[in-house]
Amino acid sequence: MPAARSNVPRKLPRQERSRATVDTVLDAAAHILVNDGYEGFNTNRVAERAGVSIGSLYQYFPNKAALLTALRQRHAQEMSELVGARTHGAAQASLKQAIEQVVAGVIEAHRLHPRLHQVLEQEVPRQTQQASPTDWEAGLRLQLMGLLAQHREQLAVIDLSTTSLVLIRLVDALVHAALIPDPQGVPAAAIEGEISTVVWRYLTGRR
Amino acid sequence: MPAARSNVPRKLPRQERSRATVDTVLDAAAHILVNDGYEGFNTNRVAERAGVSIGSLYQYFPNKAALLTALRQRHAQEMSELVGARTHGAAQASLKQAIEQVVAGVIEAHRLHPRLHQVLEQEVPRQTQQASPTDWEAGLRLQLMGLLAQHREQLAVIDLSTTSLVLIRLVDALVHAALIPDPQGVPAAAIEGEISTVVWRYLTGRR
Amino acid sequence: MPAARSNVPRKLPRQERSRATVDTVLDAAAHILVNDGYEGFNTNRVAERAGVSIGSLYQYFPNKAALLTALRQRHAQEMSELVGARTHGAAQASLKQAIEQVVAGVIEAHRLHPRLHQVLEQEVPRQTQQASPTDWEAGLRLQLMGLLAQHREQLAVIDLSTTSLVLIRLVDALVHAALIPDPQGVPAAAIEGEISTVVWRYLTGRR
Amino acid sequence: MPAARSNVPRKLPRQERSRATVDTVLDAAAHILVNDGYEGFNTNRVAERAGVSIGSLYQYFPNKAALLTALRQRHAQEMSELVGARTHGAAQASLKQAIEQVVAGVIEAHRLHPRLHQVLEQEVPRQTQQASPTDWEAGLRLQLMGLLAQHREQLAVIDLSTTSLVLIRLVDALVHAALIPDPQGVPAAAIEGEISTVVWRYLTGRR
DNA sequence: CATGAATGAGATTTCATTCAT
DNA sequence: GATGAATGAAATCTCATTCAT
Repeated sequence: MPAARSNVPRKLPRQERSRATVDTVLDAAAHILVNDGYEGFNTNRVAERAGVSIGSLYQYFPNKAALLTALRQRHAQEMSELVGARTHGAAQASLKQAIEQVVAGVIEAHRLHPRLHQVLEQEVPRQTQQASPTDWEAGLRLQLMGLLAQHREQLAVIDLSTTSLVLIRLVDALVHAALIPDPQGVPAAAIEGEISTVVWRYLTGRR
Repeated sequence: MPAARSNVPRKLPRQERSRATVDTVLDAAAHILVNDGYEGFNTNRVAERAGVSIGSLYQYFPNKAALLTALRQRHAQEMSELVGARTHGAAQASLKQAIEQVVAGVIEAHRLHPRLHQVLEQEVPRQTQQASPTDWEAGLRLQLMGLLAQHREQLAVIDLSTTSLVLIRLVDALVHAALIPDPQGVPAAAIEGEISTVVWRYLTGRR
Repeated sequence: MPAARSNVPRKLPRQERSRATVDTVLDAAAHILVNDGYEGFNTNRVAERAGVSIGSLYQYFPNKAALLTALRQRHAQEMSELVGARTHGAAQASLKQAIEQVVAGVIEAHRLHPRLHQVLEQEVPRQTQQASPTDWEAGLRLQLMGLLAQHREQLAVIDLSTTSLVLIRLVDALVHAALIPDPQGVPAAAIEGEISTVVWRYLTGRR
Repeated sequence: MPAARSNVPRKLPRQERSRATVDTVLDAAAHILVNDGYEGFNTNRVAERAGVSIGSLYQYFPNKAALLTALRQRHAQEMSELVGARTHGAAQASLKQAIEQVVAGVIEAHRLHPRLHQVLEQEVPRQTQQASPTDWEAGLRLQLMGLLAQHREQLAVIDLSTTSLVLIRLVDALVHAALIPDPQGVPAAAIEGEISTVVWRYLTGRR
C-alpha cells in the first residue's frame, strides 16, 4: 500500500506542540550532521537526540530523505534570506561595489553554519541527480542576471545567462575552498579576498 | 576428489597474478559505481562482478574504504597523466597558449570517465575531512606554480600560492559545471569556452 | 478559550450518535479492505477515512480485532437476511425448487459485496481457531435441516446433521470458486449452474 | 538498487552445508506456523529456531514471502507425490473404485501435515490474487480430467473441464471441513465417508 | 466525550567482514 | 591462497495503542 516514496512532509503540524517537535527534530538532525557527518546520521539517533520517539519523527517525515530535504530547505532559506538582506542596496551601487556586496553576502551566508553547509553539500547524497530548484542558488542566479543587465555597458562578457552560471559556480567554489583548510597553508582570508578580484576582472576585463 | 588438473602454469609470477586480480576488482568497482552509483555499491557485488570470491577481495583490500581509495588513486593517476601529457609543451608557449592548453587538458581529463569522476567526487564519502594528498589535483598545482612563475611579469596577481589554489578550484568547478546539465539550458560548450577567458582575465587583468 | 458555540443540538440522543459513528467507522473499514486488502488495513487509516479521530475509534472498538469482528458480524447479518428473504417461500416448494431457491439465494448473497466477502474470508486472520458462531452460515444450517426434514422421504442420505454440514461447505466452496477467475478458463456461470445439480444428485441419488 | 521484488530463491546452494541450511530453515518455518500460526511467524523467529543467523536466512530467501512460497512448494510437492502414489492404480479400476481411491488419497495427503496445510491455506496471505500454478491441485486436476474421460459413458455431466474444477473444489472443501471440529458435533469420519458419495452421485446421477 | 500527538516494541532487510574448509 | 557460507550489528520504518489536553 505504500504510495510512491515522496519527500513531502507527512503531516502539517496543527497544534502548537507538534510544530515544536518538527523544529526540535530538525535541530537534532543538524546537530548530528555537524558533529558526526553523514556517516553518523541515522533516524534513531536523530530522534534520540531530539528527545522524541522514533515514531514521532516518522509522523512528520515519512522517511530519512524527507528529513534531509526539509533540513536542506530550512538551511537554504536561511542563507537566501541573509544574502538577500545584504545585497538589498546592491542595485543602487556601482558595479564594483555591487560585486563586493554580493561576494561579501555569499561569504557571510556560508559563515552561518559552515560545517552544516559543507556536510549537506558534500556528504549527504542527493536523492535526485540534478540539483533541486529549491536550492539556495536558484534565486541568487536570477538576482544576478538583473544586476548584470544594469551594468551592461561595462561588461566584457557576451551572454548573461552563461555569465551568471559561471559566476555562481565560481564564487561558490572559491567560498568553499576558503572553508577547507588548505594543505599548502594558504589562509582562508587570502582566498576570500581574491574572489571579488576574479569576478571583477572576468566581468570587465580590467584590473 | 583429486584436484582438477589444469594446463595453466601452477605458479604464475606472484605479483603478476595479484596485479591482475587487483585490476579486475577495481574495474568491477568502477563499473558498479558508474552504473548504480554509490548506493548500489557493496563489497559482495563488487566481488561477484569481478568473478572473484569475497574472500579474495579482502585479501587485496582490507576493507571497503581501501578499495575506494585505491580506485580513486588509479583514477587520479589516469587523469594526471593525461593532463601532464597535454601540457607538456606549455612551458615553451606564451601565457595565453599555456592557459588554453592546460584548460583543454583538464577538460579532456574529465572526459575520460565523467560519470566515474562525478560519483567519486560527489557521492562517495571521503574517509578523512581534508582532501587527500593523492588527489589528482596535487601534482597539477605544483606544475601550475612553475608555469605562473615563468610568466611572472605579465601577471596582475600577488601571491602565486594563493593564485594557484584559486585557479585549481575555479577551473575544476567550471569543468564540473559543464558536466551537469544546466536547468536553465546553458550548454556545456558555452561554459567550457568561458573558462580560459576567466583565467586569462584573472591572471592579467586584461581582456 | 471559550468553547465554540454550535447550533447542533448539544445532546443528540446518545445511542443515535454512537450508532452513526460506529457505522461510519465500519464503512471506512470495509472500504479499505475492499480497495487495499488486509495489507493496507490499519486502525489509523480507518479512523482517517472515517473522518474520526483515532481516539474516538478506540472509544467504540477496544482494539483492532474487535473492529474486524464487528465488520464480519454486520456483513454476515446482511448476507443472512438476504438469504432468509430469498428462501422464505422455499418451505412450500418442491425439493427441487427449494434447492434452486436456496442456491440462488446464496449466490446472490455473495454478490452483495463479493470483494469484501473474499477479503474477510481469505485474508483477514481469524482471531479464534474455530469458526465463530456469529458466522453467517450458522443460521442457514438450521434452516436447512428443517427444509431437509420436510422432504425426508425423497432423500438418499442418512444423517441430516452431517448432510446439512456437507451441503453448506459444498455450496459455499462452489460459490467461492465462481468468484475467482479460473486459470483454465471455466466461466463463473458454468460453475454456478452446476451447484444445484450437485446438491440435487447428492440428496436424491437421481438425475 | 533493489531489483524488482521476487520470490525466486536467492542463491542455489552449492555446497553440502548450505543445502542443509535451506532445509533447516524451511523446517523451522513450518514448525512455527504449526505452533503459533501466521501471527507468530517472523523471520527472526524462524532463523532463531533454525539455529541460523538472520543473515543466513536472507542468503537463501530474499524476503519473507519467498520463504513462505518455498515452504508452500515443498508442502505441495509432498502432497502431490502422495496423491500420485495412491492413485497410481486408479486408471485400471472401475469408476467407483477410482473415485474412492482418489478421495482416499486426497484425505491421506491432508493428514500428512494437517495443521501446516490449514495455516498455509487459510492464514498465510497469498502474494498474488489467484492461486499459483505450483499449487498442489494443478496437477491433480489434469489427472482427474484424464480419469473422467476414461469413464465418459457412465457420466451424467456435460463439460469435463467444468466438472473437474467442481470436483476439486468440492472434495477439497469437504476434506477441510473434516479437519475442523464441527460446533454441532458431526464427527470427521462422517464427513469423510460422505465425500465419495457426493462425487459418485454428482458424476453418475445414480445412488 | 473527542482529539491527535506521542509512543516504542518489533518487524524486515542489508552488508561489511570473518573464518572453517 | 581461494572459497563462499555464515554472521549479526545496525538501520529503516510501521502501527496498535495510550493519554494529556
